[in-house]
Amino acid sequence: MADTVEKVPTVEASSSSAEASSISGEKTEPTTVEKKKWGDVEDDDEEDAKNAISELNSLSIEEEEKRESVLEEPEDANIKAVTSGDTPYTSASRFEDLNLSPELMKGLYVEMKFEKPSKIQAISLPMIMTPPHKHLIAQAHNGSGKTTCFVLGMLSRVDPTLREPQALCICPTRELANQNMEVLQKMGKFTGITAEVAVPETNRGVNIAKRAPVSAQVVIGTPGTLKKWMSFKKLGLNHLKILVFDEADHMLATDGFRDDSLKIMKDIERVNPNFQVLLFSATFNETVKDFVARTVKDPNQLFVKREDLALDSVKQYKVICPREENKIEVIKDQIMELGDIGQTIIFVRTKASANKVHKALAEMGYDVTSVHGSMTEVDRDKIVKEFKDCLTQVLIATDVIARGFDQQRVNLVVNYNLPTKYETGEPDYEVYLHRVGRAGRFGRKGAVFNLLLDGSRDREVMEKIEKYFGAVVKEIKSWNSEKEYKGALKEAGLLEE
DNA sequence: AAAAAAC
Repeated sequence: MADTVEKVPTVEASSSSAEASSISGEKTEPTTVEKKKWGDVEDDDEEDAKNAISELNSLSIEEEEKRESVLEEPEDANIKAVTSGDTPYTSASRFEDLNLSPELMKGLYVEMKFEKPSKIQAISLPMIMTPPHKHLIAQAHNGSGKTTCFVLGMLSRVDPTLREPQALCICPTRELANQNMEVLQKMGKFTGITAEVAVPETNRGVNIAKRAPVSAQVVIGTPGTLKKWMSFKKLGLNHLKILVFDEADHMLATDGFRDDSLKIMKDIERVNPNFQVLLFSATFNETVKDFVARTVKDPNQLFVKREDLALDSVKQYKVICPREENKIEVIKDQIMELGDIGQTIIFVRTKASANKVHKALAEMGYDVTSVHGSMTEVDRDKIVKEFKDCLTQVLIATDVIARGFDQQRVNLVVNYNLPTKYETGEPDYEVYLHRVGRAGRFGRKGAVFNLLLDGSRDREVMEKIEKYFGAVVKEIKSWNSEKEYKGALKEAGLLEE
């Protein structure tokens, strides 16, 4: 449990209201109640939240103007910031504002080809990098550049002359660990900083007990392997300064990786009480949010209102299919025959469905691939790489890649099954949002087709999702009308008029 | 049940 981590109940600690200040400049009322509810939609003052971003102390009028000229910014990036303690933070409108090493700057401009920080980057990076390096809970839209925040955060805090692990990043899947490592390698190309991935099977055949201790300065991995390395004393914790949880809500959810995550945090804290924790995700439901806020002491917090979370650039549709078999027909006749509208991910609920849909489409002669957790690591890596290299156009997947998977050419997401909670059959709102977020990376256009089965709970589930996010999900009235699908894709901006 | 991973 959170016993050692949680030395001081965070809610109280961070809200000793004399200290608590908001960089959004809004009224800092007695915060005990308010802070506990950060992001709690019902209680938010609409106007405050709307204006929060423009009131950020350094996001003044000139920043407003810039925002308009930058297409990749989600228009409604209403990120609300609450700082703890009295450290003033100035939002970084340029990477130059961050005192980065020349090597790191070169990585950003030359390798990453970035021009300026995105909204979440502008706000979070100063919080991450400024002493006393407070913990950070950061929520931001899918595809808005969270990875850059924590990768840059890790790189900027590593001492390149010290050959010891100094930064650790924990991810829910091997795919995400690999992806984050690629970003880190690219961004850190000129820094000489070393990094290693900790996922199963990478060191096959090597006896863990016999391998040398990790000397890499940044380690990115999945919980099991990290725990294993730690228990074999192969991952030194003495010099760890920063611990990052990617998809943090999932990493700290009871039905996620909570126990593993807490154990790792505890182990690090034992040898190094002053390490910094960064928690990043696009979603934090109320339950997780409460827990997370109690888990790290005195954090800075960034959050987005639920209604502002759906991506405006991605249009959502639903189709009622009379029979299960019709779903395959829809994919075949309406999607596979479209020609070049970019890449597509088809999400299914189970591994068995993934295999079934894959087989059905393959038998009709379509070139599709699929990925799920029962495949060998080698196959998983291969399928994902092919898709990322654009060698394949249509990928059928379980929720293994629902979160974080970043492939900018994905324009179309198909929910073959809606995401629901196993125990209750209730919608899994977070997973829905993450799936949708696989399209529309960095403000690109995209479309989602939700395939509902007539006579099932799907309609109800869909309605609840729409209501939860305040999202518009238009219905394709006749499931087999080519005209309607084309109309939808034109509306979404994926097809020419 | 998806997923990670380990004994």
